[in-house]
Amino acid sequence: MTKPMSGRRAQAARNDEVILRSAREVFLADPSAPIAAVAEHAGVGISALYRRYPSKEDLLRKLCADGLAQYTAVAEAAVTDEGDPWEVFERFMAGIVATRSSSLVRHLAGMFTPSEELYHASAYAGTLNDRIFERAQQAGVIRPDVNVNDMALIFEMVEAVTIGDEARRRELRGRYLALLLDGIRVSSSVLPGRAPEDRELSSRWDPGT
Amino acid sequence: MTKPMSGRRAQAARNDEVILRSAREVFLADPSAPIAAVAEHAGVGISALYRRYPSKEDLLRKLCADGLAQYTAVAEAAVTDEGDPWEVFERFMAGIVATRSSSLVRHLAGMFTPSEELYHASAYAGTLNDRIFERAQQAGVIRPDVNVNDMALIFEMVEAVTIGDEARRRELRGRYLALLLDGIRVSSSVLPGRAPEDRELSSRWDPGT
DNA sequence: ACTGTAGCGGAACGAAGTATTCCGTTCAAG
DNA sequence: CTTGAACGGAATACTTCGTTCCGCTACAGT
Repeated sequence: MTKPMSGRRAQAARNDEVILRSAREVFLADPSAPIAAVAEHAGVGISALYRRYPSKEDLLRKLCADGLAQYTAVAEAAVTDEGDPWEVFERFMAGIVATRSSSLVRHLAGMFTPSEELYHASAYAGTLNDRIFERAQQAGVIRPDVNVNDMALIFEMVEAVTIGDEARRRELRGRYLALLLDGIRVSSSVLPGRAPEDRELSSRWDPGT
Repeated sequence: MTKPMSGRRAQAARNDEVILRSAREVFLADPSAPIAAVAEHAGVGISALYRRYPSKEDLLRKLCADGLAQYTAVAEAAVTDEGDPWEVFERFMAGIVATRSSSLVRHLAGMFTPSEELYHASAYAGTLNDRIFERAQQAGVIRPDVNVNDMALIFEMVEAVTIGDEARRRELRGRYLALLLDGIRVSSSVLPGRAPEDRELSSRWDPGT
């Protein structure tokens, strides 16, 4: 797009981005997609990928780390925000759903041997979650029988909406997030079942597929 | 279970059931599971499967048809039930989630060339859906800005809860169905986005993976 | 201008997985 | 006994994928 587009170096730098964006999109659509699909989507050859990442696993790790960073960025903004407790919470939830970072991380986790960094990043994101949720619940804008860990499952449910093209999905995810958030405010009933425990959520990072 | 369990014939008849149950369980856990996984889960050889079904596709078709029948049975019970509108609706939703028939049908649809019967069974289930939903909404126990087709997506979301073993999942699915149902009663907000259309839902039966 | 090489496209390779077939075995029924 | 329905599971014939390899091109540094 810009002037300094000529030159092999510039082309390569641009490919860095294209490849990462493509990988994100492809693996978001199908976490077990072949690496060739990423190359095709990016409009480059396979070797362009292998020049940058020693293996598929490394690419996935990078993608997962980026997703976690994105999640953290949205969460930090919510922690900082001192506006109306409900609105901050709502914005946070909508933000995470919009970035799809939760989906990316969850689907990719467990597909590679987790690095130390990722483990810490994940723990940090957890503390941010706690603070955001705590503030909202203390303020009384969230029913008392939901738990921080319910948030993860709510993301999981909203992300399970896979109908139509990407634009339509965004629209529908917004719709059902709103529905869930309405359910999260009222206290017309008492939720059955124990909320998810930390251990249950963290087991996502285990070896399995 | 019964006395006449000896004899090759009886053994075979029992296998019919074991195989079908196993197939249901295995494909529910992983719709793209290999046929060998079903045989292993059932504790039989592969030829025991091929003796009954000419191909994997036939088995999937049968499974899908059974799932639809199960769905229809629950729905018919709800249509017949003239009790409290909200309770009938609630029982219906919980019933579908408990049988997992919606999940089975949705994951299996599109993995085989659909037969005429299935098409009709599906259409019939749709009309039952309409009647159940209509009654609840007419009675005013469901907010006016939700649509029949939202039900399908609600099932989809609840079924996306995949944590822990089967018992734990049942528990959590009940929890989140309750949360969604709480959201479906109140009218504290107006849901954003258009509700799903018929066409969007029926495209599940298309060729794709 | 010249040339070494970074960067790349894509065919080739080998390992893994899978639907289906095939063959030898078993055992109850006649 | 004998026979064949029912079966276990190895063998077959593909397909799919991650990764490597082999040339080719065009820029960077001289």
